[in-house]
Amino acid sequence: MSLRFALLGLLAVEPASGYDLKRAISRSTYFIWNATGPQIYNTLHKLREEGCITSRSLAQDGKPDKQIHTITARGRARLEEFMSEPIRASVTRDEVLLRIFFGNFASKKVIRRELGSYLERIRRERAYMEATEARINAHPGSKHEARRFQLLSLRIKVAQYRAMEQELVRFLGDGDRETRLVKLRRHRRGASAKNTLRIAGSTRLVRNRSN
Amino acid sequence: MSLRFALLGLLAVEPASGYDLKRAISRSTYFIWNATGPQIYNTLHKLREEGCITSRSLAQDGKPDKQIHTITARGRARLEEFMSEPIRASVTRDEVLLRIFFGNFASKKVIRRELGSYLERIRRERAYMEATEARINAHPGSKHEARRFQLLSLRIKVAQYRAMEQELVRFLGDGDRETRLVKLRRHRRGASAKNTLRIAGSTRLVRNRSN
DNA sequence: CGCATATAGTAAAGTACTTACCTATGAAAG
DNA sequence: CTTTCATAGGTAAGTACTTTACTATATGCG
Repeated sequence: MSLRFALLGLLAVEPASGYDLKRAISRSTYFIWNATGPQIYNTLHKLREEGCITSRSLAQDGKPDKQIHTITARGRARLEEFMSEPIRASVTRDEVLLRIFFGNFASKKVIRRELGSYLERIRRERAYMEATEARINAHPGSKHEARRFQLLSLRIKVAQYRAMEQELVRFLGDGDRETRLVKLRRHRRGASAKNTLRIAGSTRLVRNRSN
Repeated sequence: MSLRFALLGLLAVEPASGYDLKRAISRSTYFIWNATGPQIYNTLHKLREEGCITSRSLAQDGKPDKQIHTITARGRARLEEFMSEPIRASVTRDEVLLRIFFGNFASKKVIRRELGSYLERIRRERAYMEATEARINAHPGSKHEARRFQLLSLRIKVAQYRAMEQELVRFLGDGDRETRLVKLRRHRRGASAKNTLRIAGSTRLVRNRSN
């Protein structure tokens, strides 16, 4: 549903082709909303049918023709309408957390390897995003409202990555060369009990919630 | 795709009906992977066709019959196979961040109101999750591997919420009674420049990335 | 008594997303 | 000098997921 609005938001800045939008997304909103080519083209077709954008063909030499899409007044209205709606409970669908949640179904070796390489990946990603943030901040003239919000979303994502990294490092017991943290060895009190996770049982991991 | 594995993961603990699974998900994995009724039933049908689960009817008195689904050896193999695959670049699809990214298309009042109420929501959610975590930790006998991983995913989500809260509080200028943080007022050097965000232009927010 | 809620689902329709493929150009690699 | 890669611009088909609505029975609430 929201890809519509990501596209409208980008088109509200300037007209673009489907391909331009694809690149724009992989450059600017990739950490928020990713979309593949077909999805973008499909959504553009729908937006056109709904009268939110208009399209005109532009012949190019050496390249295929492209369709330039321009946002209409109706499209702008839809965008503002979307932005004024209350924020829905975000659809939680996190494959990484799912893998962790069911981590006991993989061998210890495999899960350490997978979480380790995931940690490396988000560390690189975060470093890159932080460099971007620094670059934008060092760059004066960023007083545009648009940029302020873009920076905020970037900062939030960075903070979330950092939080995840900390938890992963703690879990993996700092088997890494970069952080050199003090290894926490907690004395485990070796108690035993019979309360395990029961799917529909009494020891709930979290509360019962309607819907 | 991963709902299959969430269901298999839950069924690997104990057999359950579709309804049980729905409740289990809204109790235990709701912060990771949510699913609606029809989706669960559909996926169960597919899993049965694939031979990953078997189902038998169980008559109950006072209630409708239910179908108890049990994971098969094949299902367990599929689950372990899934768990051994490399973690894919997680599909980023965050409506909240999208709303923030395009925040300039809403009025200041609206965005402050929406972010404020979102902040309240995740604060409550986090408090609840932390209470759950404390309850589980206070509860010895949690030496089960399964529970360790469940706790880890819970902790990661909590840490991510906390990170987001901090950024939101900072952005909203601490108009809240709970945290009483020192208001950071940064002296802005009032420079001007003409480099704005151009969608396909040279001042990229982030790098160009394949795919 | 009537209504809400919990139980245990099915049906149908639509939206969102993925995988695989196609055409064509131009530049670099061998 | 031709195969391969990267860029440009897209389509077709299929899978995954959501929404809405519907069918039943039983239990508790006021």
